[in-house]
Amino acid sequence: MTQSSLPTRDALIEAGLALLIEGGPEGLTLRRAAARAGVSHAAPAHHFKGLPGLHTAIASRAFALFTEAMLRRLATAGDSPFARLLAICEGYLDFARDSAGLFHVMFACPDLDDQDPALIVESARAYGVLREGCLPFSGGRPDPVLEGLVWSSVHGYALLGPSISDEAPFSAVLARILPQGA
Amino acid sequence: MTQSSLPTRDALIEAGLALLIEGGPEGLTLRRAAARAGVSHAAPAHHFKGLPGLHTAIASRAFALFTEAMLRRLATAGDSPFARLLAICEGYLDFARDSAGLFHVMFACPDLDDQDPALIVESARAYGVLREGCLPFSGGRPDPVLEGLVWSSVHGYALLGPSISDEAPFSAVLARILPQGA
DNA sequence: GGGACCTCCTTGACAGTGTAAAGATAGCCC
DNA sequence: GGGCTATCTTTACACTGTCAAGGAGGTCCC
Repeated sequence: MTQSSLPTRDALIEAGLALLIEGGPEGLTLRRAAARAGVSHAAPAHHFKGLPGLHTAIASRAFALFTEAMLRRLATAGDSPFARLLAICEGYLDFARDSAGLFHVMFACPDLDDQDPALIVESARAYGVLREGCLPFSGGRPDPVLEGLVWSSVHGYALLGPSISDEAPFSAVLARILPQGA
Repeated sequence: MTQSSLPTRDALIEAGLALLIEGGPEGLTLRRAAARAGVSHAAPAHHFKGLPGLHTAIASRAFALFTEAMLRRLATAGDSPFARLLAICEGYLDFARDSAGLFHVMFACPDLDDQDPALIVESARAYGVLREGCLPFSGGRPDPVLEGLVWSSVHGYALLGPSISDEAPFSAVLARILPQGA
């Protein structure tokens, strides 16, 4: 089935997202994405700089979905700063678990163009959600070390989680960093 | 240049390691490893279950090198528990930075066989170094949550480090988790 | 001794991949 | 209409992982 009638460029990105969601990191191929978008296998070359370019464009869209996942959890969170930051992190972990293919392209793809403006914007937006969640713990002023700690922890946990989540649920890990009462 | 005269299986692993070190995650190929080991392109099939099998065997060896990197730092560390754990983490970060290709296969390769006995042993050994470094902070008794936190943090930091290390060096991050005086 | 068997490896073939070059088609501007 | 560009197709190529068939060399068993 071909994509409805998006401009080809968007259709290719959408097809790539679908392939990653359905088939994991290995599911995405230039030619498969092209076929799914209903164009020839060489069409992507005109819209992206090769496979790395497609990866980058997909990562950019994926970061937007990633941000959504965090905000979705945040919307139903309690009022305390701890509950809010925990919700953000759980959105983070939701995404890493449920969209492993996208997560892989975003963070483990060796050929991303990290100079790409759209990618920079979208990843900064995602980071911004986490930053805001951290603010209440440093009196409203940004605290890079705290942000780095939380960001590193949740990111590392997303990758290691499956093997340690029984003995160390993330809420317990986060509680070790931050005061829960606040 | 072909490998000296190791058994073919080891020669293939060694060749794979070299390719990853020289060419990063993309540098390793079944056929290239075979050529470098001085055997035909199909020889690996007899020693490993396809490319995933070679990946797994390489990851196993890489975990051993990884453990070494941590122990090397630990050997020249100070006596305090904090200095020792920090040294271990810096060995961790050394390896992630200097052997990005190996690190990628170990942690970001989607096709590893995580049931492989050798891989299980070697990765557990690496985890053990970190565990031991954490022990003094929980009165000599294992504390899974603390271990999970430290492990997650350093692992996440290894991936994000390049973009945050200016404002948040890892020593500062670790200091936020653990008492420095001890 | 001879035959069966096994391990290790090679050769050859195949479908699938990313990429590049060349050309077709259409729209637009002057 | 003439030139021009953007978009896409076709064709081709080198490279990848995997599979099937087979061969050399040793071992074991009778």
